[in-house]
Amino acid sequence: MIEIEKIIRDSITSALGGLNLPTTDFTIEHPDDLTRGDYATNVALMLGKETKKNPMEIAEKIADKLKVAPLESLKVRPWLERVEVVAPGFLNFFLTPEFFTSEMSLIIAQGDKYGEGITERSKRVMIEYTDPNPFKEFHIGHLMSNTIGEAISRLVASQGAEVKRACYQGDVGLHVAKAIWGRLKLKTQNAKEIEEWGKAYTLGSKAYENDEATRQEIVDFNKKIYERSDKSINDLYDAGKKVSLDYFETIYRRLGTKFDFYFFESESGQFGKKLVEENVVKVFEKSDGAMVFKGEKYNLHTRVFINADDLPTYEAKELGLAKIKYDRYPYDQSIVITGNEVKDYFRVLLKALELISPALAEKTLHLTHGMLRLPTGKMSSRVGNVVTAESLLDEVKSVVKLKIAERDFTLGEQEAMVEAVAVAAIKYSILKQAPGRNIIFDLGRSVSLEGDSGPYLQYAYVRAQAVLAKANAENIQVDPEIPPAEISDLERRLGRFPEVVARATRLYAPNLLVTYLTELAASFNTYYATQKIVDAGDPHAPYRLATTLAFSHLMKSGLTLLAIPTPERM
RNA sequence: GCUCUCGUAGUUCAACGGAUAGAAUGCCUCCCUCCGAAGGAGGUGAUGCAGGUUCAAUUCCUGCCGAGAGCACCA
Repeated sequence: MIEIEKIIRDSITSALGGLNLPTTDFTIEHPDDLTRGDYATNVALMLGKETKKNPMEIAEKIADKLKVAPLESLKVRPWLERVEVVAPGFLNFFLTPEFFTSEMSLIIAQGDKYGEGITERSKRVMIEYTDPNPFKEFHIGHLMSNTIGEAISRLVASQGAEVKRACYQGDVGLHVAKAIWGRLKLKTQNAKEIEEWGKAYTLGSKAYENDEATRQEIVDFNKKIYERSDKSINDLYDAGKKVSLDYFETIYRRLGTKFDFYFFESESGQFGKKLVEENVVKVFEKSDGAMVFKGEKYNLHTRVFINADDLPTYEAKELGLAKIKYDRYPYDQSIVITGNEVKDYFRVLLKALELISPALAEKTLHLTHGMLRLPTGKMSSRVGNVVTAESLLDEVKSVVKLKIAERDFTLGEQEAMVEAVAVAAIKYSILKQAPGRNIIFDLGRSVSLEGDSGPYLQYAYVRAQAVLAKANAENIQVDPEIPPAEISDLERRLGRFPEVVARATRLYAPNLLVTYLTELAASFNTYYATQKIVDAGDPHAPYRLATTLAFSHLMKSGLTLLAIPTPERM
């Protein structure tokens, strides 16, 4: 379908020449409202502005010109049904049933390859996201980062890039000392190890804030952790880190992420500190005993890179990380996905990096997503009011189970399906929003199983599978060759998939794909409700089955790009 | 105080400067003898305020009001 756009554009350009009109910038787009055709262009409106003539008249002239030579010579005519001129001067293009037949054959032939692009071909891209800290909970904020990061990774890969996934984790620092201190004080109960560490962190944090003597004790712990000078602390540290990391892996498996690289602050800190020290005078300067970068001259603010205790801050660590990443995997582009709370700080950091290593800074792109907020305000593991990813998943799963209590599933089938539906519901609620915006997270309200939702998409897919299975049982063939006179919204939408995927990738906006898939599913549900698809006596049945098969391919591809599972039954 | 986001139906979200501002949910009607009702059809209802640029503004610019985030040794 992308070629059609190019042909239309070329035809219009050549028509303009024939009409002695100036060339101009104009857009060709798919109207959201399908009654406005398959393509629409504002070329006449743009020209009306330039030539000070009536856009309607210009549109008529272009339409007349297009009806004769140019499109004919480009062999588009069999695919172009008609061109309409509509006030205030739009040109709307409608494609023929033959076009949809050919597009559907292509979808069926290409299967899950349909929609792959070449805009990122042979680019090496490292994408960092999720970034949970060992010794702390994996909460719904991490879930958000992971969901968005995984979808973007898959989108970028779909356009031909080689994508490496990276996860950066804070395995040293005060939060670790607090957790270890808390763990020593905590009376162990029968809870799972990972939950014990969560409690330990909250205990340590509170004690740190409320008690001066304890604070000193925890600071000492922190020093010992850095130096690895205390055997019992080391043992606890090593055990706790392993518990955390193993636990995170179980979540990544459920969410469909497989990281290629893991980076830790314990390594980036050392490296970053060295980098800062090498660039004193040129980039950094001493101020109040700390090593800072004065951002003011670049319209930014000043940030501390090495503190007065001679320890690297997050800024220095991140600087080191950029270098470490490139050493491990020489990328063309490095994308870092984080919450938007660190946006300003990242601008400072990138400026500092630019002064040290312009090449690396140029390859680095910082994308931010909004924050997941509770109705009660900010979530904080310090206070202990965090919602963990696992508890959310469990909660949603229990709602799903209630819904299907009546259905006939074996226990194993049911567990896998319930998990898939729960993951879909949660991911959809995150991905449907434009990136960068906050989500007020209200359990039970934001995660929906009906209407605009993950399960809605899965359900449409499952229905399509049931139809195809039935046709198979009745021995009816799939064949797009005999289309009916009227083309439905479903077919009109199918061919837009590659363009939507390309645009969602270019703008790093998975929500565009979510919106498209939702509309596609709605079109299929209407299609399904208004006619019988499998009908042995009907000559159009093979065509309708082809439409159904094409739909099912696209829904599966689309959901897979979003890292949302597609159960065959539900 | 300064900087950056963001104000759209009761609620949660869309809208690449364009056409009648789309969905979902809620509430009100209908639709299972028919491939799965987690569904379909219809109704209800919105661009914070005031200016400006444009043939055309939710979108761009200015001011005001309101919400959130960041602003030196946490990450």
